[in-house]
Amino acid sequence: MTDPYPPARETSLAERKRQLVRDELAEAALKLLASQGFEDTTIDQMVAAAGVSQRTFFRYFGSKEDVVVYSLADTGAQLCAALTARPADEPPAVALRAAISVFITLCLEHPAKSLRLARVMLATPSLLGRYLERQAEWRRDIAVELGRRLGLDPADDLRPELAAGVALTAFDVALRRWAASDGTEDLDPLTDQTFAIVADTLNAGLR
Amino acid sequence: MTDPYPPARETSLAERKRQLVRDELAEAALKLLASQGFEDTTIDQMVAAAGVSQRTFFRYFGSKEDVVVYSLADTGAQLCAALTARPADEPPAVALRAAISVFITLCLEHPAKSLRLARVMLATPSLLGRYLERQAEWRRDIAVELGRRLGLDPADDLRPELAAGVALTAFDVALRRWAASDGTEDLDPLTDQTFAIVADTLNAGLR
DNA sequence: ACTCGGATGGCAGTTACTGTCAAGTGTGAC
DNA sequence: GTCACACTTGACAGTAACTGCCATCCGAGT
Repeated sequence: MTDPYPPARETSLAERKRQLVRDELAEAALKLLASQGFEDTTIDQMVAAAGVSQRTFFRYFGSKEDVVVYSLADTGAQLCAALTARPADEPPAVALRAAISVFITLCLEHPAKSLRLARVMLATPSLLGRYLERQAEWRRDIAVELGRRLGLDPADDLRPELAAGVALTAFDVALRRWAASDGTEDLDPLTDQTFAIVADTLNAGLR
Repeated sequence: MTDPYPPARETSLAERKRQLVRDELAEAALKLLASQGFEDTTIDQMVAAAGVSQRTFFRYFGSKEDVVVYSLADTGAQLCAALTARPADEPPAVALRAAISVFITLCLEHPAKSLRLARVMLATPSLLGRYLERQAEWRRDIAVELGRRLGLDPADDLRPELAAGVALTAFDVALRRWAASDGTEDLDPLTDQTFAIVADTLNAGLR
């Protein structure tokens, strides 16, 4: 089996060319998806729009869903990095909220695009599944980082995993509300609200 | 498109026959899955084991994944019913824990089978996605019921959805730990632990 | 016995995905 | 300049998941 995600070791010319094709493919796909919906868009349509063969598509993305969740690919690492960057003595709730904030900021650089993406993802069962899988990965990653900063082993102690899960739940509830409101409400304040509600759990017992 | 899940209105002979085929199919599939894994098991193998045609399989299950998550089909309704059955003045944390308990009890009627199922589900990406989708449905359902018993509208107030999400996260963390421990640890005490940690959030602000 | 609704099987067709091979392209060695 | 090599691509064939359609069959009611 060919690995559809070869690690980008260096930014050679070849690597940048690859990235170009990948982006082109993702953009063409997203454009089609927005108008036709995910299930009614075939891979043949996507590759025709991008001007490559179907075989090439599958050299860049492991599946039809992957081209959509592509933008979430390294979010787990980003969340961890953001969490690591927070001061070590910061309460978990604050650090977690700040880490999520990084993602939200990133997401709000292209608000219309992000909103459209979120709506498609939450509305399409197979994409929702992929998104939730990703979220589960983030949870594991965050739990590890949280364990490190608190001196707890996630394999022993349930609290890091639980705190990560609760934080992501808070984020998810806010995200869904945001998508459901069609952008009427703002994501950041919504996330503030949800985090305020669960803040006690995130802090309690962890310090 | 034919609905693969026609509602069982009455228990006629025909209906019971249908149920028989469905169970036969599910059991044959599970047996194969346990030995070969999900991805390496084809539908042709499943239907051969059950003695029906492939076309019939898809009259009972909407997809290959559905035959696995079949056992979780009405869990959402069960959770709601269990929650509704709890006294109205019970604190949310207690009521939610009790509702989950119903599911756990059901799950522990066939411990070995359940454990095997859980492990396959958590280990197979596409199945994990389906399971998480289901969990998201449960969250919505529970939020509605929680809203009803607290006199809050989940469309207005974020807290019911959040509480449901936190409760399910607690359950999920316990379930994964249970599956990872290979049944060494017991699911019920693990769930007690996780719920104890998040109990404050579940109660705070909701009463 | 007749009929009629529902369950089934077979078959063809679409779509997602994969392995393989041959051809094209750019890069570096000489 | 050219040869060699790594890398990318496209074409093709093949598998597996699913769907629509139709012919058949079987049990229930009249």
